[in-house]
Amino acid sequence: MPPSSAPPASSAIPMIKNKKGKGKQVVEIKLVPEDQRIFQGLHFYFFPNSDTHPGRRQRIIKAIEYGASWQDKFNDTVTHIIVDRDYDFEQLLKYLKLKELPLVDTSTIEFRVKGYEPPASSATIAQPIPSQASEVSLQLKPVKRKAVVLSSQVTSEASLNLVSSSAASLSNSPAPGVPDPQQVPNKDEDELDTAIRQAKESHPLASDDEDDVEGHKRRKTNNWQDKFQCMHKHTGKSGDQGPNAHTLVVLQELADHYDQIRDQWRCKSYRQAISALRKQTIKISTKEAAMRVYGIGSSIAEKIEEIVRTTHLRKLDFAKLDERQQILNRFMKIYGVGLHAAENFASAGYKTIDDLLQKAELTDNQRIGIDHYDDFNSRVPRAEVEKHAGIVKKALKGLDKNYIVNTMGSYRRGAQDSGDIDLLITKPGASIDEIRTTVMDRLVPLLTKHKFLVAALAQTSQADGTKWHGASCLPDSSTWRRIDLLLVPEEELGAALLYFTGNDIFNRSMRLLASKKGMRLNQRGLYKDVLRDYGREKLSEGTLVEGKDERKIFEALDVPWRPPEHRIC
DNA sequence: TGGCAAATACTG
DNA sequence: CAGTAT
DNA sequence: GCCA
Repeated sequence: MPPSSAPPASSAIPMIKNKKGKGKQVVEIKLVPEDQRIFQGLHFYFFPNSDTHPGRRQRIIKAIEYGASWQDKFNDTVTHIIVDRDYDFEQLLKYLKLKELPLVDTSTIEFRVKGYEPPASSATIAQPIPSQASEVSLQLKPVKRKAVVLSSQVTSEASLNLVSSSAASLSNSPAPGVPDPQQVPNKDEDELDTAIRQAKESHPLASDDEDDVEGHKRRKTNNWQDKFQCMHKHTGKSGDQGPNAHTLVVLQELADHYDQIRDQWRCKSYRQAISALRKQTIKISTKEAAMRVYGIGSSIAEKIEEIVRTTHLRKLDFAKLDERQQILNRFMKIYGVGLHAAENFASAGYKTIDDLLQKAELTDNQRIGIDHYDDFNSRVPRAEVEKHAGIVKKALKGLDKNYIVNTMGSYRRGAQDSGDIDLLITKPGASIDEIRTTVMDRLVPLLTKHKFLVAALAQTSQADGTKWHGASCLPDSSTWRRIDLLLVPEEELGAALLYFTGNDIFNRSMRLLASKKGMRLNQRGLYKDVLRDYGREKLSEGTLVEGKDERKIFEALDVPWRPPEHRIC
């Protein structure tokens, strides 16, 4: 059992020092609110245990902010050791002059320190240690951290996870009697108290080696907004035949790859780079030329050069051959199966959809997703979207002719086919409650009775629900289509139109722009005077600027109006 | 080095 | 609450 | 992965 709570009086938190001698004497540590201190009662020892390295320093500060104590010596109160990625287990033992660590929790291999092998006796299935740093970050999100010895491999993600992960499990305390790390200053309680007090008073964590910038940060950029995708006209053309057509195809494959392995940021970067490259009017053949394009950095620029020279990209071939990845992709295309479930299935040894059907435990929705795997993963021709929408529209008008149905998503952007059918339902002057009641209690049952709606995947059960997800099937067809009914009061129609029209990049761009202007955009409206909590980004609602009129939202954001067909980024 | 959109709402 | 979907 |  854990040694619990208070560290002995002798162990203190080492002083967090400023890197630069000048300026503020004390680093700014802001303890998070008590109920969020997920590391409360835990005692961390870092290896190396100094804050001279900026990355480690950051982690130390975060740890303290979230309630941990930073032990300046390795002692028997230490519950967790966080080892830099440049060191391995052997080096740690050697430094501590120990033969072994009485580790308890070895279950989480993602954070296992290089060179550490669990005791042979343990019946753990041998899994490869994911030591290639670049890929590791992908696997971090879903795991709960438990490991006693953590490898601080991935700095940025790690610090993020500090925030979101639940409290780490405690462990038995290692043996006492340990050498004294010489580089660590030995402070004691007075300073601990001081640090805590100062921490409570101080501002959000900031890079203290940076001067206050607020003033001159606003440079000449009178057109900083140009960097936002939503400011740019885009006519879905010029790409297929443009000068960089082939390069774009290959890059798109890479983007898809990152999408599939759920690396959202790389995926985003690739999509942005693709978008930027598509706008080029000349062929980009060299790294240098590519680098000059906003949105393309050195990494993608190199790949562009490789693609042009060899008409190929080796990385892509490699990615395509990864069997486990293939399996995960296959599973994640099932409605109701995300990364987590897919990994569980794969770990259980299932390889095919058939395996799942026969052996796996499935939720109701997942079963539907499998039964209609091909249906749900095929595109819906534009004409068919119209038929589905027409049926809903007709039925709804039959109930109340004042209802309005808008077909959203890629259909509204003019696409020739869509992934699913999004129908936005509203009625001028009606409350959301009235709309919900009509749709849920009358429309859905009616269409279900008529065998048009054939499955309910997610239906509002709460009093404030605003959507219905399911499947529909045309009378003369056997193909099920994913269909979503979105209920929106008239006051929010504009924001909803904007939101459900997309595309996603365009939306993100608009929202990012709004937030940079001190506003906030969501599916209900545009708000101003948004109060953002210090450092972290909690916010107060703000006041509504516009929600009803789509065009007015563009105006309020000072974005030139763009019809749906031009919102493809 | 940190941010990258943002929220709702379902299932289990 | 975590996971998933949108 | 890109950018500030």
